[in-house]
Amino acid sequence: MTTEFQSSKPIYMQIVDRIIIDILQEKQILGDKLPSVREKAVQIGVNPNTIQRAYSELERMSVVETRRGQGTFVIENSHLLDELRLSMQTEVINEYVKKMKEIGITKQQMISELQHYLKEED
Amino acid sequence: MTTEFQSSKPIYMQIVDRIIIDILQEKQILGDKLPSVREKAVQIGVNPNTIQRAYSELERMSVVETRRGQGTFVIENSHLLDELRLSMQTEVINEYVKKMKEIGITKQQMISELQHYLKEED
Amino acid sequence: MTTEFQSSKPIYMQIVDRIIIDILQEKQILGDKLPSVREKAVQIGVNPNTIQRAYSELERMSVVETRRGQGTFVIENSHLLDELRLSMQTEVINEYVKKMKEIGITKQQMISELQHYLKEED
Amino acid sequence: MTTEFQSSKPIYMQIVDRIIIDILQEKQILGDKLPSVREKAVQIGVNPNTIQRAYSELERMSVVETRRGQGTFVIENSHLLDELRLSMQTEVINEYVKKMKEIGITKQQMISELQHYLKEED
DNA sequence: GTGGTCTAGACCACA
DNA sequence: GTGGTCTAGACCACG
Repeated sequence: MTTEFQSSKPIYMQIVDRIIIDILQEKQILGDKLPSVREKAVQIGVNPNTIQRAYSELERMSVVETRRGQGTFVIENSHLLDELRLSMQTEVINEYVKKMKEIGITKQQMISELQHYLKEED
Repeated sequence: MTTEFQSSKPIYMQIVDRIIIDILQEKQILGDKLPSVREKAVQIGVNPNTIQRAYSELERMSVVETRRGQGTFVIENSHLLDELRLSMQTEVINEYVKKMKEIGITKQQMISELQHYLKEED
Repeated sequence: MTTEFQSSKPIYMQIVDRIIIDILQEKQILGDKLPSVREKAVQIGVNPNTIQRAYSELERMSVVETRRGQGTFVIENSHLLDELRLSMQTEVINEYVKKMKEIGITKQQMISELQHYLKEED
Repeated sequence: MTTEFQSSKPIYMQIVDRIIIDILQEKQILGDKLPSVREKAVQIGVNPNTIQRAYSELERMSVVETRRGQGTFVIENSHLLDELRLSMQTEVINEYVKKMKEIGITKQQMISELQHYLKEED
């Protein structure tokens, strides 16, 4: 809600988010190979360098490991899923609270309105 | 979190959001005159047409009214604030629930984790 | 000594090393601004992107911080120097021990030969 | 640590180092025949001229001798090993001291930190 | 001006 | 084939 204009997240970070969500939803299985840099690049229509950067970031986050000449693989770590879920969850909650504050919702209401919304949804 | 790339909201809608938040935070008083299209345009460095479009949208939403030869005014309506707050709130909650679902958080947890976060914040 | 051929460290990492050494030798004062990306690029004759990457790496290592529109600054942290020195020292010792092992020098000799060399140097 | 960029040692010198290490580690026995220039070239995927140059350098260093029509042989000289070891050792110590100086480690520490490191390793 | 991101296209090492 | 690095040149947001 803060004025952002063209900003939005960098493409490579959006790709990082997308891949993490795929892992959490088990569309990307632990230990499996991600598409090659070039393949993924044509698949989603960006420059290979952008994918490269996304994969590097994922490696820095210890989500994937790269084996030279073989490819990029999701790390097989039973804790990985929980850690990823937790960090993304914190980010989402953070954003929620920030935006609600901005429009003048009290903490009490942040909870009660959410409860009400979820009840309606059923 | 949904892959959007360059997209993000159109600029004029971001300006609409910004003005609504200003009203909710009483930086824009009910009944008061908004800056002229030209003035606002230079203020935030955007084409006057973009501001014009934002003001039109605000008029369509019955948030402002334009008086020929005088300018654009925030409608003096005590219910307005509540309505605006409600619609923005719904949007924010919507987004929160969608993203939490995406990373596999249950409805129960959506509430309990939020409560936990707000408690920590104090 | 292990066969490396063209390998050698990537240029951007060599730049990182160089800057860290400059900091340790106080040629780069804590809190001071590094040359701009473009300036440094022409200075040492590489592409600005390569400098950019070096600066990013330094930021990741918490050695510098970047202030948007202002530049890249060495972090003012009294512990920084000691930490940097320690990590580089470990790297150098590591390499020393590995190479000495390779040519069949015993641990005892790794120390005594070094002592002998340093005595000669005076 | 010294800025070198693309440089690194010439390939033929790296091959020289490799062969000397093989001799020191007794993977290449004294008096034995080295692989032919052509054989070695395909073995490590390099131009035969590069191997030729490496062998010449080894001959200049009195490490091997070439017998016309027979091949290149490691010289059978009991002192050879010690001499090689010594010269490589000096090179390694040299580099160690230079780098440690560069990051501001005192001579005392160059020894004590090494001792500490070797103790840890056990 | 500053740093940050992105594209296009190249070359390298490893397998 | 794979990932990793580098150049060239462009556009953006921030101050």
